[in-house]
Amino acid sequence: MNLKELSRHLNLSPTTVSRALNGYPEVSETTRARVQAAARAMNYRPNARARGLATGRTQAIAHVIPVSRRHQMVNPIFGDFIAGAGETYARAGYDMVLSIVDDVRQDRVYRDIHARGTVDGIIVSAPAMRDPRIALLNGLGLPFVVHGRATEETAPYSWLDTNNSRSFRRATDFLLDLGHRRIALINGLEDMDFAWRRRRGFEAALIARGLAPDPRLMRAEDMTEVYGFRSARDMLRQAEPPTAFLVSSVISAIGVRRAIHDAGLDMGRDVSVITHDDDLGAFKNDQDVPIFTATRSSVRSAGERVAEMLLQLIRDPGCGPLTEMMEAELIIGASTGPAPQ
Amino acid sequence: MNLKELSRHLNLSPTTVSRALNGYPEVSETTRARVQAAARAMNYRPNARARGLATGRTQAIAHVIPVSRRHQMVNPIFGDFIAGAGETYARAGYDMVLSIVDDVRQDRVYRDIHARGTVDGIIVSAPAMRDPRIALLNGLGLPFVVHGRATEETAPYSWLDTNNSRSFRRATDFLLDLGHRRIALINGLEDMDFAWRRRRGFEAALIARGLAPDPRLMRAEDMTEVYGFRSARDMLRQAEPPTAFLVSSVISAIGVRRAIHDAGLDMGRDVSVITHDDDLGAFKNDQDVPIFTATRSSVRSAGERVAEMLLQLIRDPGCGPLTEMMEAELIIGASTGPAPQ
DNA sequence: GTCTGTGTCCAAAGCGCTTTGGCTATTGTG
DNA sequence: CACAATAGCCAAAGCGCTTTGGACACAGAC
Repeated sequence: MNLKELSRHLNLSPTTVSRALNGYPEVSETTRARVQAAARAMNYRPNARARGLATGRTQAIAHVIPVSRRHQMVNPIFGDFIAGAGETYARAGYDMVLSIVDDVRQDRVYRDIHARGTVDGIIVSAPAMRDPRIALLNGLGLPFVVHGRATEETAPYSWLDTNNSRSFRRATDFLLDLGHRRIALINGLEDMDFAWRRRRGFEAALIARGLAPDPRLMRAEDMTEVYGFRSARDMLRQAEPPTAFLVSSVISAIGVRRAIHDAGLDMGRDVSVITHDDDLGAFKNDQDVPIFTATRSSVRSAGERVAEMLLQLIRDPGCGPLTEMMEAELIIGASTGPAPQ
Repeated sequence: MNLKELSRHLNLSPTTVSRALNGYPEVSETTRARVQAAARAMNYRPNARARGLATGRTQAIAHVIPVSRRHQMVNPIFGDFIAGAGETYARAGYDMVLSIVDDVRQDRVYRDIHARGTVDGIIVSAPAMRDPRIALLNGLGLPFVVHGRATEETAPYSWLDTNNSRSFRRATDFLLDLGHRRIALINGLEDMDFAWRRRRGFEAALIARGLAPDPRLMRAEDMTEVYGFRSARDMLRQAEPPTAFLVSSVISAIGVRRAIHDAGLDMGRDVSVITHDDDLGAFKNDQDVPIFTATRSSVRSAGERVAEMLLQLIRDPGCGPLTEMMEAELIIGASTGPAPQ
């Protein structure tokens, strides 16, 4: 069922039918009602490609999601992030097109997306500290919003980020207040901007108390469970083991907890753990007393917000770079306690 | 840069340029080379919408991924599944368009996708036992492949599935051989076909040894960590607690492990655990001695295969319903041992 | 009675591509 | 040498929609 058939069936011109359905005023309310009824009855839906060609808009958003070259892995937080964004798109009548891509060919993918004109805007995920994508997209003139920031990028761009340095500084302060002095950082890959900021917050808190960050207590890798496990296991075997861990993801924190148990220790008493908690649907940390003390910031609602920002940017391209900072909550759970003597 | 501009720049007609780029024989090899060089130099890429309109093909595949109404959660295995499929699409020059959708409006989404003509084919995820989507899609005549099966659907359709009943039967037999008699099943939602098959395999193994499945030892919910935790915690408090758990997902198995530890018990000695392992990138269970004894089947390669099947179906619509069964491996890890006396 | 407005509708162009159906040289064949 | 075949190119139609620029009828105003 296409427009021509529908209009023939109604004894109207395609023009009138199109205007009736798209809410233009040049059509009487009685015929509009007639057209709408027929469209519904015949299950008519305008062809997306044709409409896109005619209007220049595609009603679609691209998400380019990088896959770790080391682990061939898509970060599990993307599921929740995508869910939040996808829901927003669905409400607004937009499609979401996904490109899974290893970092190597990134810029080609962005150029392609632009040249082929498949979408009206792009969400950029997991920015690095110096991220060439931002300059590239600014140059292409395609609306985009970055989830996170790229510290070394000076040109203006739209972003939404959580205050990673502040939350990790607070978490570190919390551990310091409990008397911990040997605190380990199990971080994400530090070419990622968020991971770098977290380290900065961590180090700043230590330095403010006259403590020197100890490289033997800092790791930065893809945030898998085994990564958390191995890092904690190895550190707990050191001559001067840490009494607390600050972890960048619940998933790695689970590995840390396993290492603590395997070492015959008790999490929350012998060893404290604070993790960042993206509030993933599959890993809710929100029981009466949460398992983990955590800096919590829902990545799902980040997805929603970032999508809303992009849609706004598309509707009104002049509305300038939009920026938004989310603060993480510090949630006290069962995984922290005073430093053992 | 569009075709007209490019052809003007080359002093050729759009026709010739199009044919040159698309490999038609009616153009001399020298001009073809000239055209290709210019296209590359000017970074020309045919507009996807226009090409789609002209050819009737969109070079895009839809994935409709359901979100749990209970937990507002996207199953974390989708990340890996999507990664596998996405990689295959990328290689074949296809886009992937994602719809996140709660089960209620499912059929409307499929109808929309078809009517708006945004894609050449659809992947159906997480089929229920009686799943109306299959009849619907068969009716619409849009190529599709189901990841999983719908037991009660009799019409032919293309699917790829893992042998869930067999693998859970084997896992149960393995526990029975170790002397376990009170085995708990921590399953996924049993309106999902795969969960139902797993239960069948589990029960068949018990019955074959003259044991009756005990409803107090069987749960079926969204496979979160806390679900695994709570189920195991409650069961271990029962008068006759289970000595072994069979779990449908590594994520819930992590919760089960936590409950075992919290109860002061030792996993692998006091209580055994076998989990299904989708081989998720973030939860690799493949160390020297895997943490969990598991039925392993990579959901990432399932994504790859299912995408390949759909592309084949699109290339050659006559190639009939394609079906493929993957067998899960039974991996022996540290989480199982003989039943305590 | 003419003129201007206004409310309703429509014909046709155009979005950027592919594809059908020529057209013109050039080559091969008897 | 005439004719057919072929190689190489192009004009134009068409995919399904939106949108520009009227057309027409009827109303009210002078």
